[in-house]
Amino acid sequence: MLPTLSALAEPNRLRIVELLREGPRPVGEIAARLQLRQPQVSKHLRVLSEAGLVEVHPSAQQRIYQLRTEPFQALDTWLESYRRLKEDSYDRLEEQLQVLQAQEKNHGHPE
Amino acid sequence: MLPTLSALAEPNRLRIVELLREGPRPVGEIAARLQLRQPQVSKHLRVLSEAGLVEVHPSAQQRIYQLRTEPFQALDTWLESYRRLKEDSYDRLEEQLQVLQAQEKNHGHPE
DNA sequence: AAGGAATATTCCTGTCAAGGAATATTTTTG
DNA sequence: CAAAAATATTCCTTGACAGGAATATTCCTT
Repeated sequence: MLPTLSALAEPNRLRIVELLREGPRPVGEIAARLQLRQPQVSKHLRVLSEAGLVEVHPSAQQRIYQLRTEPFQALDTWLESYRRLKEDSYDRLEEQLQVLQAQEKNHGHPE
Repeated sequence: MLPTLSALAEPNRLRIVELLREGPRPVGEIAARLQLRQPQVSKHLRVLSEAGLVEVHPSAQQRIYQLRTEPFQALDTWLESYRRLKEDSYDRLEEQLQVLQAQEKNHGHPE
């Protein structure tokens, strides 16, 4: 999960990903659309590629970059664990407070 | 989206979030469980708090940190746009190649 | 083979953020 | 009120990383 999050946690990289949501694009077009210099776009695409977020399809001299789906599915799966939070978060807070009170009286008295 | 991603894109912060998934926890316990020094934990919690990922509930001298649900829901919503990718990504690649071929012959001949 | 188009790589520099250590702050308890 | 517990803040140093500029690489065309 960390590699995915790290790759996305950079402003221009996130912009690139959101642009690629529209469909595959060659480097030059990404640079033009986002007002970025070509070398920086290549560098960002390298990072995204190493994180598995995009894949390349060479076509003549251009390289067409495309989003991969797996990392996003993985993110989605990861989020599962957090969907439950909504319901019982306040219950847990009180429950936790009880536990803490209990432990307080148990200092140095294991079991 | 960026603030959330940035906050999560740090190893120890991600660990803290995953720990808090179990329920609200005071700073000291987080530090103990994750083998981190208390000041660093406080700093990370500050970042998480400013990103809206956690909220604090003071209880005596301790401060109990709890995950907030909204950022995760927002992430979920954001992911929506990427769920569609699966289906037609290869269609789009070919479609895109056509477009590119077309544009190539149109250099300097708008519409 | 030469030139050009599209992209990648390298080197350099500046910035930012995380960790360490020490200290400040807040709240409880005796 | 003093001391202790729990947490927050400050200052410092160091490493990573993004952008700029220049250059290398790859592939097509003629």
